[in-house]
Amino acid sequence: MAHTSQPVVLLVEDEPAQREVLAYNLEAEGFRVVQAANGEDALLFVDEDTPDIIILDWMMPQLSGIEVCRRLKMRPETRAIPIIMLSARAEEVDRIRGLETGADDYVIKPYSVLELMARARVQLRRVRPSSIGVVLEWDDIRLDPETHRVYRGDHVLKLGPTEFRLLSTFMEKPGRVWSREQLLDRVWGRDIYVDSRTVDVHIGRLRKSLMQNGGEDPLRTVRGAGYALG
Amino acid sequence: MAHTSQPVVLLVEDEPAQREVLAYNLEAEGFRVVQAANGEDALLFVDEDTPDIIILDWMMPQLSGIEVCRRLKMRPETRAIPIIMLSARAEEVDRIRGLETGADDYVIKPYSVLELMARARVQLRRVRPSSIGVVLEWDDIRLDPETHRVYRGDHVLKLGPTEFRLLSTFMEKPGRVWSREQLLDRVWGRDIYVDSRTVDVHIGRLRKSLMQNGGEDPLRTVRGAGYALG
DNA sequence: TCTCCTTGTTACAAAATTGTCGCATCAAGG
DNA sequence: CCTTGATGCGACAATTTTGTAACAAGGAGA
Repeated sequence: MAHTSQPVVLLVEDEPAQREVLAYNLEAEGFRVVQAANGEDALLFVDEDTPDIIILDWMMPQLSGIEVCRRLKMRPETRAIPIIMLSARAEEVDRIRGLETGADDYVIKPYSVLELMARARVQLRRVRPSSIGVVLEWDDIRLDPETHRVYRGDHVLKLGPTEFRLLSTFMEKPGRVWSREQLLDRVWGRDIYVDSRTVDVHIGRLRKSLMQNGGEDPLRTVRGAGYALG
Repeated sequence: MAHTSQPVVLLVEDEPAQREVLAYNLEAEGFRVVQAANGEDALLFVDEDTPDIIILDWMMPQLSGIEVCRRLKMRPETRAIPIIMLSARAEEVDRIRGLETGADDYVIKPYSVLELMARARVQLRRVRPSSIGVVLEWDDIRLDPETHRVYRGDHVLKLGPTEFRLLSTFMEKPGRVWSREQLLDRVWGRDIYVDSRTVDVHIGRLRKSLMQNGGEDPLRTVRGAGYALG
């Protein structure tokens, strides 16, 4: 899963031992894991880290998983984040209540870690197509994360690694404007110190690569703000 | 948070040390911070600076936080501003009294700065849709903060950065009259020294941009007061 | 070790944006 | 109708932002 930027999972579980196990496995699976020990932290971290998916324990002191889920599904800006609920109760009743709050999937304890990982991958696929090998397309540009290939029309484009990651980022949300800082975060990684002008240079390189067989420049410079695709 | 104009937070806290710490963190978070050391100043600054959110210490000499809150929530024009209360007392009673005065959220001292920041962000989201990518619309004008695009009817308008921030501000509260000073604060940022006439010029430029494909002038000049959308 | 490729930085040019002036117009009160 | 302060607007120079070529350093593979 080195192609594109790392997907983030928010793991909410009050029992430290269980949390550790899951975190370990999720990391091995390629996720960046943000851990929360209770519901309140969870709600805060959602805003902080904008995770791609959330794994949420049902039973927690104070703010229960079900309540956290309900609240997240009420807010428009968090509604789209897939939530996988972990529950100790197998009763159908609970199952249904859980789904009514909007959880996207359901795993009953004791669960198989492999199964949970599989379900996590399924949910991730919904929100971050490129992270699992779905071909991204925009206009006449096609990017295949699996083979690491980029096509424009019939031509195969030759991109450097950084150009590839840049383009992946743009193609995940066509039209969205990314600031230089956001791109540095996402493409270069956090806590890397590079000059923000470096982004410009790589944008230039990406542009040249995208136009190497003729064709319009698909990248848009937004003065004072950053860059966008389309 | 670079796209649109800077959100303003009014920070009311009588203890200078605490105020400084919070101000520093809020600024790091992207807020413009207006500081008040007591309740009376707070009430003045609300009218002066029209903050997006208010962080209000409970315990203050003379005019207490709770009283400030009550008064603000009584006035229709300030009722909508979210208030986060800071309290040293953890008792549920106080909590409830606080909420009854209309406070929108609550943090108990000693609080985690991160938590407070997160809560501030949550409140901000409620009042400044553009800060989270909700498309703003008014009449036939559409402004998309995420793609940084502005449409009028079918046409895509070309705006400069300042024009974009100006229009964002207007579209957040259609109809509201903004004084030149308020616009300077909000669009240019504080401690920037520019002539207040500069606003006129940019308004003019924004007008031209908005009418570049024909169409009425949606901006209204309010003589002696400022400008408004619609 | 020697290439070839990629990367980050810098310097400079080109382009867009900005703030201010000066003067024409306008609106409202007398 | 006239006065007066406020506003609109074209022009312009200064500043800021962006594009890009050049270059040196690092790394992978032969």
